[in-house]
Parts: sequence; structure tokens; C-alpha cells
Amino acid sequence: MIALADCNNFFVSCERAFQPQLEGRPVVVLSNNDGCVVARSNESKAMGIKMGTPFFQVKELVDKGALVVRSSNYTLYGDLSSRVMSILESAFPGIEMYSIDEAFLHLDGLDMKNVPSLSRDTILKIRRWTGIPVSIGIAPTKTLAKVANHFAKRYAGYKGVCTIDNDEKRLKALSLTPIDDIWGIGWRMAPKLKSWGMPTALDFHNADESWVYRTMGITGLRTWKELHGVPSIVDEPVERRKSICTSRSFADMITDKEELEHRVADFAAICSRKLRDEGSAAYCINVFLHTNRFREDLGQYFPNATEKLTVPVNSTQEVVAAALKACRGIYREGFKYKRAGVTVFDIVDANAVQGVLFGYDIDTRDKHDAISAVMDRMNSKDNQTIRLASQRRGHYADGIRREHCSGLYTTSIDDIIKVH
DNA sequence: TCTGGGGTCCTAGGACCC
DNA sequence: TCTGGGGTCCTAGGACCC
Repeated sequence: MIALADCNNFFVSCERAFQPQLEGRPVVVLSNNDGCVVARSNESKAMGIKMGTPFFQVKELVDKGALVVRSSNYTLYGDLSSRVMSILESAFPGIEMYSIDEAFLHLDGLDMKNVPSLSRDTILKIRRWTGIPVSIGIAPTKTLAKVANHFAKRYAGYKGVCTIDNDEKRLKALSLTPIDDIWGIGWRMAPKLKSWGMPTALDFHNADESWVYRTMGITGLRTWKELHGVPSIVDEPVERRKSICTSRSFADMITDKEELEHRVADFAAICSRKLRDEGSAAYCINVFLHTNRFREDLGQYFPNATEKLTVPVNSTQEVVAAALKACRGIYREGFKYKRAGVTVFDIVDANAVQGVLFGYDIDTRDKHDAISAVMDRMNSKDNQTIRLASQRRGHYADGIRREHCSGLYTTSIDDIIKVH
């Protein structure tokens, strides 16, 4: 058996944890640049606001006072997430953090009849210590634990914990679950399955195994087996991320080459910082540019280019230099750019790089490493104390819309004073 | 007027080899 | 109408997740 702990309406709950007056009111949290709705409270879900709705479509409700809006505040959410995770970690034999607001809980060695009460106690503790509401689903496979979690969230009677531990409960739960709600069935497959007469998870569960493999491949078959109670989604502990991406949409469209290069240099610098934080280095630096795909009246251009290096890098100078080279190769005059990003991949352990650098200037590398280390120390507070000349003047967040942001309650002393 | 960001895995097809 | 048979590796794109 395995359990899935999932924070309810996580970003909204984080906002409410520090602004209790938002409790009971319809609240939405927006994506970067105040673009789309990415989190909704139960009240705003009940109003029919869909995930991914462009903010301008619901702005009127905000102006009328019928809806509360917040820009996203990832510093706050990341901080609360790690508090929730550490409580889960101390309560269960092992946890596998799956996303910022979800973790699979291993139950090895626990007496199964005690697991529901342990889960309830942990939920109460998390609520008391962090203010975040959590639900837990318990089942024989991860996919079924997700199903159980949905029920725990949806029906108050479960008091936050739902267990699927026999065939009767399993089949009943699947019969009540629309196929689109199954983990692993996305927006492409769901309409097809429905058109083939399988609107519920139980219909899919009852389909023929070889038919599932033929039509949906190995991934579809894994989901099918999981619904039958056969664990088929292996948990590989991810040692090292395989790619790291930093990208943003801009508040305004950019045409100027130099301005665009400053932004790309910023994104590359953030990527290099993320690499160093994980003790990684990358062989490949990719840059992509996007024009505004919603402006059909304007020319469209979505180029990308990869710089492949002979030696993996993680210093700010080297990553930025490679990104700018790639950027210069794809920039075209006359387009209005709305978004850009830097992705680094072919990632290796930075420590393993040392000593195999034949034909490479070790002194230069050591200098770069030393400079990066100093930059990291100086930038540890606000991230922008020191930067390369090719990066932008001003704060990197300038030019990104964030008009409804709450305070940095967990990380800024001024905000902590304000709250108290 | 305004429309997010960051990941993973799988597969088909092309390039290349003998 | 005819135009082999088998491999491997790489990559772009699709599909999925939060």
C-alpha cells in the first residue's frame, strides 16, 4: 500500500495562512506576469472559474469585489511547502516529494490498521503548525492513491483521509470517477476514450489489456495495470535533474536586440545559479524566443538554438556567454518578442568534471568558479546585488507584471513585523 | 489591451553502420 | 513492376504531470 498527501488548493491556502480574512471568500492565484488563473479556492471553483482562465476574463469580478486575486509568490509557497514536507517526513517511514504540494508516503513496516489514524493526526498537525489543509489517499498503487485522494478532498465525511483497500471499494470508486480525472489520462486521450464508450475510469479498467497496449502504448498500459491494483509506476529517486529551464513572458513585447540579450543573459545567470546550487554542470545551453502567439496580426517566429560545449559549465560567465551566442544566432529584426527562455541540459556532476579537462585552461576555470562563489554569496539575499554587465540594470523582475502580490511573510523581516 | 512556467518519458523516423 | 535485412543512435515532437 502507498499513500498520497496533497495540499488542498495549495497556493490559495498559502495566501490564506497569512491572511485569514480570505477564509471562506472566493480567491484565485495568478501565474507569472499575472497571466492566467493557476489556483482556485473551493468558492472560486464553485463560481465556474476554470484552471488556466486568462485573468482579463475574470477581472470584472475582482473590480466588483466578488473575487479576490493574488499574484503568485513562489518564495512563500516554496517555504511553506518545505515545512509541510518536513512534517510528513517525520511522521512516515519514507516520503517521495512529487511536486511542490504533493508527496507519496511509504508505509513499509506500519500496521495498516493504524495508517488512517496516523494520517488524520498528521493532517491536524500540519494544519496547526502551518495553516495548510492536506488530504491523504491510501491504496495499493500510486494511481489508485490519487483516486482515493480525490475522494478525501471532495467529501467532508472522510475527514481528509480515504482508503481503497479492497476490490469492492476500488470498483465503486472507479465507477464514480470520470476518465479525465485519472492520473496519466490527459486532454488528448480523454476525449478519445469517451468517444469509444469509456466515460468512467471503470469502463477503461474493463477494457481489454492488449487493446490498451495497442492503442495507448506502454504508458497507457501502466495506468490500466495500476487501476487493477498492480503497481506499475516505478519510483526512481531522481538524483539529478536532466534539464533546467528559466523562462518568462514579458509585460511588453520586445523588439530591441540589446534589450532581449539582457533578458536572456538574466535567464542564463539564473540557470547557472540553479546548476551550482545542485552541484551540477551542463554541456548544452539552449535559448528559445517566442513572439506573441495570440497576436495573429503580427509576424510569428519561434526559433531556438543550442550551444554544445566541449566541457560542462556552471559559471555565470560561461553559461551567459553560451546563451548570448545562441541568442545572436536566432535573433531576427522586425519581430516583437513576448517570451524567451534558457534551458541547460546534458547535465553531469560538477565535481566529476575536475581532472578530465585536457586541453582546457584550468586557471581560467578556477577563476570563474571563484567569481561565481563570490557572486552566490553576495546574491544570497536579494539575488541581484552583483551581476554581469551583459545582464540588465534594474531588478530582473522588472518588466514582469505582478500587481496583486502579497508580502514575503516567511522570508522578509519587514513583512513579519507588519503581520505581527 | 490582457493569455504561465518547469519538468519527465516515450515513440517514430532519419542517419548511419555492416 | 521491380528495388535486402538487420542493427544502433540521435532527435524532434507528442503526451503527460504539477
